[in-house]
Amino acid sequence: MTIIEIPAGWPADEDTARAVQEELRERLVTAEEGPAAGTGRVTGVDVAYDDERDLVAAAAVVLDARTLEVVEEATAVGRVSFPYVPGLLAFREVPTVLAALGRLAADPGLLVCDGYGLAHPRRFGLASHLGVVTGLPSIGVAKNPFTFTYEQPGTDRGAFADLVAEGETVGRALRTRAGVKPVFVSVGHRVSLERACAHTLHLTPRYRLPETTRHADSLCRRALAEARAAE
DNA sequence: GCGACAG
DNA sequence: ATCTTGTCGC
Repeated sequence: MTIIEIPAGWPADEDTARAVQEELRERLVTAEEGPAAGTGRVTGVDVAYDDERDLVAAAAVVLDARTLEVVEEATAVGRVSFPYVPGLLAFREVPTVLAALGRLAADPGLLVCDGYGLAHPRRFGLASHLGVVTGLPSIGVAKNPFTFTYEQPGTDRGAFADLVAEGETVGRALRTRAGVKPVFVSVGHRVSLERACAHTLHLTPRYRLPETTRHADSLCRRALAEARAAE
C-alpha cells in the first residue's frame, strides 16, 4: 500500500497555515452557481484518523445526484499533515483527500464536505479550501455548530435558521429530519447558499446526514482499518 | 485574560 | 476525530 507523503513545503506551524489560508481565500468564488440539486454528480469526502500510528485515511465517493446510486469510490492513506487546530482543519485533511480525488476516473461534480465553508472564523473552512484547490463547486455540511450564533429552526424537515457571525449570514442550520438535530450548511466554492441547502435536502431522503458523507465516512473507516492491519 | 471551538 | 456495551425502538 502506498502511503501519501506530506507535500514539500506544507505549512509546519499555525502562522504559516493562516498565511496560506489568506492567500487561497482570495481565489474563493461565491457568486457562481454550481449544478442544480438532483442533477449531475455529487461526491462525498471524509477522513478517519489514527494519530497513534500517524495515519489518515481519506475516501471520495461519487454518487449520481438524481438516483443517489454509487458511481465510483476511491481511497488514499497518508501521514497526518497537521495537528488539530480549530479553524485550520483543512491543513490536516487536504493532502490525503486530494490523493483520493485524484484516483477517481469520474468527474466528481459537486463536492460535499464534512465541515464548513464560509461559516468559519476566517470565512474559509475545509469545504472552501478543497473547492478552491480543486476548482470544483463545493459545500460544507457540518454536524456541530462552530463560531456563529443561530436560532433553533422549526421542527419540520426543510426548516432552517441563519448562521450569523459578525453581522453576516454565513450559512444555515437546516433540519433534514423532522424533530432531529439540524445540520449546519455553508457555501464552499462556486455555489449559492440557497443551492447548497437544496443539495443537502436532496441528499437526505432518509437520514440526518447526506448520503454522500455517510458513504464516505464508512469507506474511510474501512480504509483506515486496512492500513492499520498493514502497518 | 479565559474559555470555546468543524473533524 | 476517538475511547466504547448494551439497549430502546421502528
